[in-house]
Amino acid sequence: MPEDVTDELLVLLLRQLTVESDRFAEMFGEAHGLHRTDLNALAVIMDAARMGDPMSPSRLADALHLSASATTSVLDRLERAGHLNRDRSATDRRKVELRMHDQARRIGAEFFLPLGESFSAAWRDLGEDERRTVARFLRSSIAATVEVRGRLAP
Amino acid sequence: MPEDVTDELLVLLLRQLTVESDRFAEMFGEAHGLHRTDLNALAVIMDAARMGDPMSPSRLADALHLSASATTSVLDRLERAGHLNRDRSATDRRKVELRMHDQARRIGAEFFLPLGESFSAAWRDLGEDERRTVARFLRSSIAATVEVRGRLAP
DNA sequence: AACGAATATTTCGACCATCGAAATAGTAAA
DNA sequence: TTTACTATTTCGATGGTCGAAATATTCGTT
Repeated sequence: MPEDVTDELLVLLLRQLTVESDRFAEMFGEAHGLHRTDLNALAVIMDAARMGDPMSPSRLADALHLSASATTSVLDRLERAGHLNRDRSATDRRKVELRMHDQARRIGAEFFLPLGESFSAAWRDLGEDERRTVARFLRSSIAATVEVRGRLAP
Repeated sequence: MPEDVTDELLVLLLRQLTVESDRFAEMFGEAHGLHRTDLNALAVIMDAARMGDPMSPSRLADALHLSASATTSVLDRLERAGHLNRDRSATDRRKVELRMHDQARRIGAEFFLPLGESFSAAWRDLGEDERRTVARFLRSSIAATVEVRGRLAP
């Protein structure tokens, strides 16, 4: 008799997944002397760098939902630890461009590569149709979360 | 031509989902004057109460990865806000049993019900086989996360 | 050019969540 | 009853975050 997958079960599994990935990030940060906020900041800065436009402190503050002053603290910590440097923009000297050091990139890789490999192994036996189903599930769940949040916001 | 769902896409979608649900929890907590930790504590206490065995501060500390003293602070906040009370156990008076007030239960419902309904609507058009596929995906992803964390731990 | 408004970032002072160590209260075992 | 152990709280310190003010730079208008 095949398993009956209720909505409640899916919600439970989603919650477990977020709890576990939260815990992973927590442990990783602890191992590298980085707070949750610092990890998030590194991720955002790294993503932006990959896109080719370097982050500025204020855009980072927006992305992290942090005040400007708290963002300065985050950047102080990361700079002091040697993970990035601040360059004033050549075109607009009010702005600061954030550049990651290779060391931080290595840390990011050390964070994501093992997780990515583990995921790939876990998903190895998913067929193409199944992957499309999962993608549809994830996208609709993201949209549902955004929608509920929008209702909360006034 | 059907979409090609790569591992990278799935990782990206997972990350977006955790970011969005994080943000939802953040906004909800803000609206109710509760920190992230308080929300997590309420969820743990509520889950335990549903199972029939009331939480104690030390088990809560374990569940939240918080020091004993920080847990005391959390409980002080929640008690001061009228969300729970502390009863010393009748059998072992060193222990404290945490009981939620209906008010907190209402807040929990206010948190989870709209999200649950939104999810149900989003998943309405998933067939039984597809739901089983999704459940398999989620379970294997959880296991993969736990596995990577385990490698980091020792 | 030059002045005032606007923008980007940092500094400052305060608040409070969290921590580790010590204190308090209770139980168990000898 | 004395000693060791467990559960929780209190205390002092650290540090992340905030809002407001300070600093530096650019833009728009005249």
